[in-house]
Amino acid sequence: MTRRHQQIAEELRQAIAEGTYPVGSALPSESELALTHGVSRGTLRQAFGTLQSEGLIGSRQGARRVVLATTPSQSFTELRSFAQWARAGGRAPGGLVLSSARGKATEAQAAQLQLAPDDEVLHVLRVRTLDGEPVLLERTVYAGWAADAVERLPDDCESVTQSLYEAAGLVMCHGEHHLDAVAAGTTDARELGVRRGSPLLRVRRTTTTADGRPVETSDDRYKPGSVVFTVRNSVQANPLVRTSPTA
Amino acid sequence: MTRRHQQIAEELRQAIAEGTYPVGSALPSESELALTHGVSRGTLRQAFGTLQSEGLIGSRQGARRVVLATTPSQSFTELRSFAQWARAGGRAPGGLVLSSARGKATEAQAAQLQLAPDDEVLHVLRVRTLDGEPVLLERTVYAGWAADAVERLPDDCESVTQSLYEAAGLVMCHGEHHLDAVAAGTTDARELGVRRGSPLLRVRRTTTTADGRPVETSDDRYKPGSVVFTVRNSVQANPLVRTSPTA
DNA sequence: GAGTGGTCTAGACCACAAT
DNA sequence: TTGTGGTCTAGACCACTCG
Repeated sequence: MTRRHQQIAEELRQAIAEGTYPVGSALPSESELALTHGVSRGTLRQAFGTLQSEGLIGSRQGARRVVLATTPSQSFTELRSFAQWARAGGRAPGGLVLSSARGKATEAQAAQLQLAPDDEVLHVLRVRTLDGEPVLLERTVYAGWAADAVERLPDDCESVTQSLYEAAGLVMCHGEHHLDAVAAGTTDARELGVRRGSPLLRVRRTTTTADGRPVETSDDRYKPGSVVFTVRNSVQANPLVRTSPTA
Repeated sequence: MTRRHQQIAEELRQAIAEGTYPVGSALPSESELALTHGVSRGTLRQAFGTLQSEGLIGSRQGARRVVLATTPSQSFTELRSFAQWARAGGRAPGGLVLSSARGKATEAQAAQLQLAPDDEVLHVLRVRTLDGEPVLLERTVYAGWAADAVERLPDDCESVTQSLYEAAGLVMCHGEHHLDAVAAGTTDARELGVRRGSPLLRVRRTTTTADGRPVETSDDRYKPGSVVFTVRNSVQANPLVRTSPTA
């Protein structure tokens, strides 16, 4: 059963994509759409909220909502596994474990994974491919309590996140990502097929379960050109003028 | 006048920061907090929604909300100008225009700025500093209709976004950002004080007004080490299992 | 001043989690 | 079974935009 507000959001999304409401134009008012869809204003606002968080529409008090874009910004605001993300873009994800070893957590790792110092962790080096081409090298550290499930996965596992859910009921739910750029090291260069010292996009991330328990922390390095991260955002309620008198 | 739901969100934010609700613990239920704050459940949910979008708490139907982090994720989900962002981190922003010239828009630029081909645009090359150290080189293209206001700004303008608002009423409201990594070119190397070919984080962005009209499109290159972008996100309503039967 | 979105209420029912 | 969050309703008032 799909929720009513989701249906309405999808209808509006399509109408925007089809050009019924071109970029820059105003949408019908809340009360108008609530009437035509036979739904209360609250439900309609919920649908609008979804579209707003996708960056499709913008709003200001007193004025009608405005179309900002025709396609939802994907990728980031919604956490996606590499495999899901690849398939959403119509590309075939692949992967291969290069090495896997148990060891002790460093102090920093223990802190990030909320473990006691010297707790056991599992280090995995994994290359990920898109349509057969290597695009991403992952250095992942799994918390010890998740290590068994990870080790049982096949080396060429296509979707780690999906498999961990199916095999161990592990749901990776929240994530924190830090992005910067680094020069490719020897291993990076060899596995990704680039020159040593060439630029890579680095994403350091920590993933947690629904109740906030960290499962893994990872250093992911992307070959440029193959992958671009996109974020769409807005000044939410407060226009610039309100943020501070002099800032 | 601050809204009730904002006050409650702020109270909860502080309680979380102070450790009243440690990471991983469950928060009181909606109805409970609604009672103690003397407010309806809807208002309380609005406050919770804010905290959720800041990545502080997570929720699943049927279970109590859970604390995921103690500090709100800044920077990205909320659009911020360089100057605002710098001040929020307690650092002093600076800037200097290196060159500024009018010209015709390329086809790609015209499309991105929603201009007619051959419309006039303003190219600005600007270096940005943090505590005096250059960290960012901006190559910005402004739509012709905004060019006059931009040219009237002082060369060492500290906050372009703020000044454009004050001088011309221009409010940059929405933005789309594409992130990848590139090697530093000759100009990048000279202005940022790095070696040619060393890795830079590139952010290509387009900024628009409240009604979706593009003001500028820019190629920004960040010196690594000085700046890290952070994104915190969640699988929203649908847990992994729901996304697709086989994906 | 009319219309719009933002806020808030007080109720209801449902799907799901915990026990 | 009980309690929780997710959905939805039908109203109300306010702050704001716009003609």
